[in-house]
Amino acid sequence: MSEMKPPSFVSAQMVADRAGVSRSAVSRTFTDGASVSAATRRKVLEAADALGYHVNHLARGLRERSNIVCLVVSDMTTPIRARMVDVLTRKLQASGKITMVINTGTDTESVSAALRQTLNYRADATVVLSGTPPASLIETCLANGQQVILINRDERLQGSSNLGVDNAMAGREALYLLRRAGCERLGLITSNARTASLVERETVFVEAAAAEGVQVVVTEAGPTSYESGQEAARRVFGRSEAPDGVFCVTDLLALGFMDVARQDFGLKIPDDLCVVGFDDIEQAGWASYQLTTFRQPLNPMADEVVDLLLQPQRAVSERRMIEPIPVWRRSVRPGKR
Amino acid sequence: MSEMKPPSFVSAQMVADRAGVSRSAVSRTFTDGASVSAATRRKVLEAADALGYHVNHLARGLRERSNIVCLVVSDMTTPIRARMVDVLTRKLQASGKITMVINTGTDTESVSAALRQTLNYRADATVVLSGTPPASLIETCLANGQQVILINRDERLQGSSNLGVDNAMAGREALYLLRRAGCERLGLITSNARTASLVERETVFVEAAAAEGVQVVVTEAGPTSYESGQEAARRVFGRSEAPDGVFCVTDLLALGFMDVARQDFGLKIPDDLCVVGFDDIEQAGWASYQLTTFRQPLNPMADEVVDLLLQPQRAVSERRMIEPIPVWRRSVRPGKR
DNA sequence: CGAAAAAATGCACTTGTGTGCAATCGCTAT
DNA sequence: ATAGCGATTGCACACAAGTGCATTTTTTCG
Repeated sequence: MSEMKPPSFVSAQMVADRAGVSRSAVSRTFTDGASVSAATRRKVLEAADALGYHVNHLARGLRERSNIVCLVVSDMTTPIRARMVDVLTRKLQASGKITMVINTGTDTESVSAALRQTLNYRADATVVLSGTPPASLIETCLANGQQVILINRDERLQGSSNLGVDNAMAGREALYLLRRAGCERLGLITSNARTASLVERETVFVEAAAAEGVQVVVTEAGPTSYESGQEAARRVFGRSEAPDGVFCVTDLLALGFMDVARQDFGLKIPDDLCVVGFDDIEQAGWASYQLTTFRQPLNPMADEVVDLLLQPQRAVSERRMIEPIPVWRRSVRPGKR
Repeated sequence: MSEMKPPSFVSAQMVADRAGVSRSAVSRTFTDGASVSAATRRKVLEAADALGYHVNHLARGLRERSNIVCLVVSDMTTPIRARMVDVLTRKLQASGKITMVINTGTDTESVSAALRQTLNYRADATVVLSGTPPASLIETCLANGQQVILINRDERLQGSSNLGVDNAMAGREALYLLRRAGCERLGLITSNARTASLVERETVFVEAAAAEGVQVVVTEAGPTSYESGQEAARRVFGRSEAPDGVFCVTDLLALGFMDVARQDFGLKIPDDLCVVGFDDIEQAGWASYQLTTFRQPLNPMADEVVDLLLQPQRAVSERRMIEPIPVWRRSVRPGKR
């Protein structure tokens, strides 16, 4: 009867025993810059290979930095969020960090729970992509020596690093594009999420229009989604005075809006209606939409995050603003002025 | 001059000191079912709260299970992948696990590196969503007592659990739908990824057609993407004999294909051309597409994964197959027979 | 060849936790 | 009052690593 040894992780001690050296030697073999003779190193590596040894990063993280970064995110299926997570995980990985994803609802409670997990796993840093963490918890993170990086959220908490795109610029530029296309009756489509970013795009657009003496009809639909864009379009074109130019604070809203405008109300884009979005998700470039929008420069943003992580001293209360990049497609008439 | 104490994590010892009890008492307070008097528990909780203490799960993971699950995934921006990651992270979290995401290229080398990370962090389990890990490494994972769950990949490695949708069923059903719609000249659009899943959908479709005496023109474009779908359409309709019914092995391919078919070749869907996809990504339901497709039942799949994790003994070499759900929309004519 | 310098090695301690075991505490029943 | 008993509590060890320091071992150079 063959006795089954329960499989389990192999430790440095086992490797040491097999190689006939001390455990220190094993540790040193896997530590850069430590002093080991070529002969021992070879013996150790051989034994490690034979046993299938892998350094336990958890134990390593007990003494020094854990190299774990927590990514707090909600609404991961949204194309823009998915891309952010993709880019961030790749870049973090490339710089030797490992990413723990914490998927939260947007409610404060679930974000709090997430942040606590972050602390439980001794993450070196927490990157918040969405959801609004309570200030007190952020302070706890900071007090524990954790770095906190908030992306596209405007709560400016003492000690955290903030990073975001220039929403004001997009709001102004969107107005400029629509006015240059000759739009007279402007609309703005937003969601009920009321994120700082969304609100800023909205208010800047509306105020810039007011400065030119143009009124903007603001329509607020449900959550930030394709369906909300559809619903907004139904409401907007059900009214008497329909707009001939709209700024949707998000591409998803814009795409839903366009589909209903064209299919249910027979409008031609950009002839009867000009549309500007924000984010530049893949679908915005699809042949059916060709949406003019603003690209969130994800790669530079991720680079910035990695940079902040590698130079923690730079990070304190810094606020970096990145310019979104206008992407001209065909949902806005080329300017006539 | 106020002296700055370098912020760092607070340990159980500090809490013990402040509460005037032993460190064991602190540990027991945070361990279910351990014996602590109400009085001590209160003192400990008070001190813990005041200091901002959080149990170090890394250290806890030294002794027992780490509760870490590694998710190996590539191509995370693909809508279907993004949804999978979303659903999985949420369900894992709900069952007390924490997810480490490892974002790989599809090349063997980067997948190997990813798997090794998995071992470094003592993950209880590894879930592979995409990318093909070499068998030897999987064996290493298993030898270390790790659970390995492969989703939608057909390498059947001894000791790993496999989980996937029934591709054959989709292939047969797709043919049935197109034939019922009266399509005579069939096409199949696939990518150069040659994943087991994609290949199976393809071969079953082609063989089922052959059994009915119908020839299928297979077109293989680049990677599995919208753009490849476009390219495929240009090639297909550039030829003399154009199909009137196609099965695209992926929704993304289907959407690109539809856009070019309609806009560049003026085809009406479903009048001139019927299209069937696979995955049921959100965009398939958008008004511009209304694609008939097969839904990957992500929630049941994720439930199954969690189930396997919670009952490891069940997991050995099990292969669970889940039925995709046909979603009838408007890209296929309703049957006339 | 021998002394000094350099390199390699091992011991023991550190990190933060959970837990077996023995000692102690508090309470009840005789 | 005291034995008996169960509920607490603390000590010490285990887990898997890295590292300062002292101790070999090896190399170098006179």
